[in-house]
Amino acid sequence: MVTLTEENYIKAIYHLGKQGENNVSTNAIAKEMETKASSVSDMVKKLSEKGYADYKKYQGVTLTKEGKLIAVNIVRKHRLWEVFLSEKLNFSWDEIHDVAEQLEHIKSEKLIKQLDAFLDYPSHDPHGDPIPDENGRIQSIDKILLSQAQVNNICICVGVKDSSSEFLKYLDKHGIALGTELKVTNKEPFDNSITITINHSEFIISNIIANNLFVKLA
Amino acid sequence: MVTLTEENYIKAIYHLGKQGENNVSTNAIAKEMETKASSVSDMVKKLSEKGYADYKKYQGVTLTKEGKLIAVNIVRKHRLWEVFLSEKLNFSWDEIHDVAEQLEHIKSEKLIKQLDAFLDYPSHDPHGDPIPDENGRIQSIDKILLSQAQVNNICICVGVKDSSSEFLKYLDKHGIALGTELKVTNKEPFDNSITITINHSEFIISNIIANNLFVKLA
DNA sequence: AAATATTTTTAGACTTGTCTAAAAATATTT
DNA sequence: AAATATTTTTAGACAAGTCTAAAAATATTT
Ligand SMILES: [Mn+2]
Ligand SMILES: [Mn+2]
Ligand SMILES: [Mn+2]
Ligand SMILES: [Mn+2]
Repeated sequence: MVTLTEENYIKAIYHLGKQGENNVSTNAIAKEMETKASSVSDMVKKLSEKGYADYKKYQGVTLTKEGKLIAVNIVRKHRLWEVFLSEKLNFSWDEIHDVAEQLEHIKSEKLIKQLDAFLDYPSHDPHGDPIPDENGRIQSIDKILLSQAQVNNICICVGVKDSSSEFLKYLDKHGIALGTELKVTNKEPFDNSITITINHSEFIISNIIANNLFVKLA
Repeated sequence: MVTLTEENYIKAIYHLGKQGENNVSTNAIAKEMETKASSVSDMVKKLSEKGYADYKKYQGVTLTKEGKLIAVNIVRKHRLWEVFLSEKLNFSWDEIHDVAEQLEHIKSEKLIKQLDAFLDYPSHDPHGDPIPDENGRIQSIDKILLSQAQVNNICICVGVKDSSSEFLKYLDKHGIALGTELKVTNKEPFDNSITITINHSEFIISNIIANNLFVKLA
């Protein structure tokens, strides 16, 4: 049995280690989970004893196959719930994450199976992130950061890297949503800001923004 | 802040005390929650200190106004989720309770408000129990136990008293659901069993069954 | 290579909620 | 009204998860 707390640690390790590829440090987990390094040390030892993680003292931690499966399952639940909140309950994309953080821990195979069907088997969540299937397989589309697009490229917005409420509200304010088409009309070498055109209106976004917006070339 | 455990105790006190009217004993709570009386003593003291319950040693416990509000809110959430599971996710009425036990603890005002709207403001859950409104008001319909109906009464099934999976499956097996019309064709004084007719087919149900099925006279 | 700084672990304490065993209060029989 | 049975509370222990302070290991500077 995996406790709610363990699930959250496993999820953090998964995300910080880029889908569980890389080693994750104690401090990184502590920062992500807003807890103390000492607490992380204890928990990481426990996850290791339970077979969810590989851990050697002072050497950081990775997830085992079993741990990754748990992580992917939580991610699947989290993103399905985000779709539900967005599409069925009219939540805006900056409101869904916090509620999904709670809903992702509900335990019921059937619930998720039926929810998936009810939502018509969505492939991506409202932030453009892929939803793992029942077997944990993740279908990733090829996307680039807007900061990597070239002048005159026409792009379609397909996801966000930062999905904080602040960033999402910024995008809303400027009329940028998933599916929005935009053209790169200038790149300023000095500060790496980018001029984009949406619906014939042109404006400048900073490199920080461009670095957090995923697009695909049209 | 009310913990998940506290919520469950408050809910138990609410139900055992008939919507918080009566005093509830330590042992009754322990039995309901499948825990030990000593644990209940501790918790009840804590609920009392926090202002959710009135409690005097050895005298049992009742909910305060604040406690009742918390209880009613959990019941509201529980029943709305049951409607969701039943109507949108095709759960049968014997499967919904356990999942709703988890979902009732999700904290988000907006979630419940939107869920309520999405379900088109249902007044009763799939077991026939009333759903409290946003202000905690409960609209109860006048229903009687089938055991109290008279011979030749034509009744419509409007709820269950026992909503255990076993009982609900029994009802399914005999074609009894909410809204089912049935006629009482005989009452046997010896064992208080009742003969009923549904769709021109007649069969006998024990007093135990009749005592757990709510009906209204057609 | 030493000295210093940073990261990580350990030791011990605290909180929440649980349990067992024993004591105290209340209820029921005789 | 005593004796007995039942219910309830208390005392002390335990598990999970957290924290602070100090020690140990690793990394970075000089
Ligand atoms: Mn999210
Ligand atoms: Mn998301
Ligand atoms: Mn229920
Ligand atoms: Mn119900």
